[in-house]
Amino acid sequence: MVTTVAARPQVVSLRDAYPLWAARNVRGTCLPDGLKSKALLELDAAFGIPVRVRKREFLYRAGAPFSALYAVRIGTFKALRLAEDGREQITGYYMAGDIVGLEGIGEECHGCEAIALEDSEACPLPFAKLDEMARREPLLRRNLYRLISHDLARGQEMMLLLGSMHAEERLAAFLLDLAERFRSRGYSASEFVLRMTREEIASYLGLQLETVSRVFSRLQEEGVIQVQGRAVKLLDLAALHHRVGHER
Amino acid sequence: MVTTVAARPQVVSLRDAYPLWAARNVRGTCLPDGLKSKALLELDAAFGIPVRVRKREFLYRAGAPFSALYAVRIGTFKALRLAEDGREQITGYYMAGDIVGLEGIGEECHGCEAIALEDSEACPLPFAKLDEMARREPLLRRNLYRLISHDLARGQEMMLLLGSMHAEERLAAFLLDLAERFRSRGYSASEFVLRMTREEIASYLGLQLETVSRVFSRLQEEGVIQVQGRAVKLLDLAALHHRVGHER
DNA sequence: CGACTAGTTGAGGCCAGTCAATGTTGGTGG
DNA sequence: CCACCAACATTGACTGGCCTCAACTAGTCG
Repeated sequence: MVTTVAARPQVVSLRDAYPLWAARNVRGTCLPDGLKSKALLELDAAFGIPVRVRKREFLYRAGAPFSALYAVRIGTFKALRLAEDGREQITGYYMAGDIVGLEGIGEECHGCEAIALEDSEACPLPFAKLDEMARREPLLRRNLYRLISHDLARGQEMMLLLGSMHAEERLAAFLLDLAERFRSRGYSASEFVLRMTREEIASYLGLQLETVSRVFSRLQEEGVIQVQGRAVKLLDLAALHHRVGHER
Repeated sequence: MVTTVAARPQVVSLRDAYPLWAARNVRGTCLPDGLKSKALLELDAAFGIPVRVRKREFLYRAGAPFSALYAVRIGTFKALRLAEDGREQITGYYMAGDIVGLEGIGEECHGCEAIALEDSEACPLPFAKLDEMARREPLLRRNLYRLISHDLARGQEMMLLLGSMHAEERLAAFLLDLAERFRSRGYSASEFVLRMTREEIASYLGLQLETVSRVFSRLQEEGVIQVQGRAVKLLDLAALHHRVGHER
């Protein structure tokens, strides 16, 4: 369930919604990239009051009517896709600055659900408003397209990973992806704390949690990484890259 | 390589580009859906001269500059994603009426490549033109969003399939998806000819070609389907659905 | 006809899943 | 503050589904 924050006095500012948005320019997937200050302010104003979502609670549920995207402000979310038989697959992992909910544009309702991995906050961005602004502002429209194609490409990358990689390769790719995302946000790329449990990592990578645990241990034995629960240190990036790129 | 058809005298008509577009309304993912005749004609005119692509040739290659989407007119295409090490994964399968290339919008170049599975034709739709028209015509914009979210959702469905289904479930899901797509185009849903080789099906489903072959044989032994090379007859839809929905 | 591609089937091995036991961490309440 | 419990994580033993290698058949095309 979405838990709305008790009405806040301050206006939501863009910097609040995108705590590190400048850093994200690197990846080129950020809505405000390159906008003139007028459009920037307008986009800023379009964001709704931030929504606080506690750990394990829903930002939105599958099948809930779609009306807005969400910009992650604080914390992390996972996107979950459900099968009729109750099976589920984590299809996305979002951290501060990411946009959640794109799979709903053009649909009546959300196709998957978003759940907070820790106490988090996200700013709703009513899609009707974004659409209208994008209609008038070519650069914003272009950024929206970027966002979309980035998500599409990510889906294809995951298909490649799930369809053709071994457990060790999958985990190495996962760690390198995380490293890159932390790096682009200005955090350490080689030392970070996982927000997902082993089970969630396993679901994301199409494995069992025991396998994830075993591969972590093996990579540690081999001196490639150092793991202590959720604290991870990447010791040998070259070795990790090597594991992703080459089938044995 | 893209092989351009010797200039055709006739104007490309929408009906040509979308041979069965009316039927596709069912799925609600068709660009011209619901457009007034004026916008319809304009969209019609935006399509370029159809491109003929022979079996095994490229409609576009990975890394080629992105400028247009393609509406499949005749035949079928597969979308292929490449890893640095040469591994590849089929990420999409497109038949007449489908739109190929969405992963390129907002990017400089295509993220994957499209290859014809048989002698085929596709109509280029310059994205700049589509974008400009969508800017002016809300309904077209909405249809574009639909197209996109449909692709995003399909990606997530594939992640679910690749991440959590067994070989038999994957193949059953694949056959049911094909059946639905043939049905929505007015063809028989229970009897059709595959355009993909066993190897291509295997790549799409994250399996080995021998496994695909074996599962086909097993499903035939069990009386669920009938296979003769690429000719497939679905005998027991309920059994197929049952196999997808329930982990054993 | 030979060369080639596509598909089927068998034998065997291995990676990852499954089941189970144990250790560790973190939050909660007495 | 510590005891307790639940959630999370690790590790071992075993199993089995899928991969790998290989042989063979059928169909196609120059």
